[in-house]
Amino acid sequence: MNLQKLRHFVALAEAGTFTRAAERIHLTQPALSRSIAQLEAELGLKLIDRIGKKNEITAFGRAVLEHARHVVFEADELSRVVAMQRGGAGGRIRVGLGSTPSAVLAAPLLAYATRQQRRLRLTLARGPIPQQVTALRERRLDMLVVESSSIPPTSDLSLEILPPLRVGFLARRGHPAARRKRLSFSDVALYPLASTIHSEAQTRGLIANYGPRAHPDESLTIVCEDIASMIDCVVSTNTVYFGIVAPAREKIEAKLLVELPVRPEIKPSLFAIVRLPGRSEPPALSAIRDIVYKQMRD
Amino acid sequence: MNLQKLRHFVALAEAGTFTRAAERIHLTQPALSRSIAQLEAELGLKLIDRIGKKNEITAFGRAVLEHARHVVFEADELSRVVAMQRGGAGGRIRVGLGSTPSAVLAAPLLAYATRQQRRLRLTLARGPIPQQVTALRERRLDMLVVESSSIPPTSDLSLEILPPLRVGFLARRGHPAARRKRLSFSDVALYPLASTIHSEAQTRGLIANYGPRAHPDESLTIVCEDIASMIDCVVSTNTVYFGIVAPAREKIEAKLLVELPVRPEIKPSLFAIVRLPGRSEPPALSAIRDIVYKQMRD
DNA sequence: TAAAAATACTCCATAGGTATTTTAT
DNA sequence: ATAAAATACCTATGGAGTATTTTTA
Repeated sequence: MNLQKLRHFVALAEAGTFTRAAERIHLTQPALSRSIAQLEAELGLKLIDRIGKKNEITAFGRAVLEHARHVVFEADELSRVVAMQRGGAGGRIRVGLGSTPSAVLAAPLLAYATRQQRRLRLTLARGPIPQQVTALRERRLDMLVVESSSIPPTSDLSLEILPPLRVGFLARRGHPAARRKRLSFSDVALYPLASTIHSEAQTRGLIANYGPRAHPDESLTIVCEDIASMIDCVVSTNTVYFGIVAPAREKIEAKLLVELPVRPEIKPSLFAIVRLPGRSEPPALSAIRDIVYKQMRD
Repeated sequence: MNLQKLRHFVALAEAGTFTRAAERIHLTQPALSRSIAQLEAELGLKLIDRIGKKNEITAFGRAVLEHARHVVFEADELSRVVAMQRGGAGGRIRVGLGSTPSAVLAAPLLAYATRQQRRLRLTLARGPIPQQVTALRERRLDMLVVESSSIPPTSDLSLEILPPLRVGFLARRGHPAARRKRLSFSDVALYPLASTIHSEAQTRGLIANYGPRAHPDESLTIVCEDIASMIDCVVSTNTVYFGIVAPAREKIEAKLLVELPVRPEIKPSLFAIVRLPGRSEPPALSAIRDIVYKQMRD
């Protein structure tokens, strides 16, 4: 008994005659005849009564048919899922996000998953990077998008470094601080400062650049996960945004926001897609990667 | 993709290593290796990541595994049902019963079906024989048990004639009519007469034997479907039972009932299992037949 | 170095095709 | 006489075995 023979039997039951069924499933009549005969031999009972030219399914045949349909259905389901996953749609993927990536990616990723109409099941995880790395190692996550500096370089993790993202200060067009050609941190610190939560590495970089007064706990007036909202706020108030400029790309192009020439400049941030090495990619990852690259560029 | 390969993959996922899985499913390791490699090639994606000595199922593999289990389960279900039906247990059978067969068989058949614990689904049909024959022809019934004379002999029906059943008059031990060595119909007609509904053929036979006074509409005091109850009644009263003696076999052997020597004797009744010719037997029919033969004998 | 998986090769059973015969209308 | 199914015969392929090599812990 195999899938083929069950399919043959289902086709025969639906077509009524061997000849027509054989046509439909692109088989010759003798081949189908033998296939059914073999199935009957294997199962030990007649499936079809050959009454002259008419075929009539037996009581036993009906019972077998019912179950054969189930088997064939499940096999077709499998094929469907395989096709979908091979096409990149569908599947299940669990993504861990660092603070900034979460601010940039969460909304577009969720929007994408929603557009996939339940075929794709997406889990987004937030939290301390070490915990996320542990989750990745324990296969509770499939991939992370985090600052590459937060991953210990000695580790057994594969990093796919994303293009560097510029970091800067943004203010509304016509902001008082925007008049000057060169600013220091103290100059912008006169205004409310908005940013996402910072990692320790980021905090250290900030202090190295601008001194202890730049420590986020001291300097930030607004700390928000949702960069889009924060940028909206910056557009309509004197608040200055500090962070990667990528999420504000559109508003800068629309001249609603300008970058403040604060010196010294902050080095660009490097983010990475982190995965366990050697593991083959979940099919859904290619679509996820597209979104990551599209969102995380200047 | 076929059932074998899906089974192989399920086994591999459960065993963890190729070598162990191969052992469990009685296959050599190279055979399993190739089988999985072929499955991966057919599906177009890796199912297992070979990380050194460790194997790790991929995200895609997990999706496939879930569905593969469904397919295998349904295939096993099919095998289970086939085995059951081949063993005669289980299945569905629809039986039409004539009046007397119904009186004799309904209870034992239902009891048998009940003992089979929902594996066997039994439908019993009653009603006019021509309607039952129509139902049989239209495949709404699988078999009938009826008086053979009620089936037109010219028909395209196959009759399996059952052993003839003696027809007679029964009374309780010590019944006043039981003292005489020979009785006429008028002698027993002095007492309440109990019988099942009679077919036209039976009625004609009755009148031919004993005259117009024997017409059931006139002569019968008790007409009842339930022969067992009727016989109970005959044991404890002066009522005389008229009909096939088979259902009273035990009570006759226990000397609770005696047969009255009414002359002329009624010819034995012939019953038959009626089926459409050329159709193979529903597996459950063998058990049904056993019960029919066991109940319908003197 | 040992254990696990992959590869090379050989063999046979199975499934499919074509040509033909049998059977029932 | 015709149409449907079964049978005979041939071929190609898939799947299994044994022997061996490759890989990694």
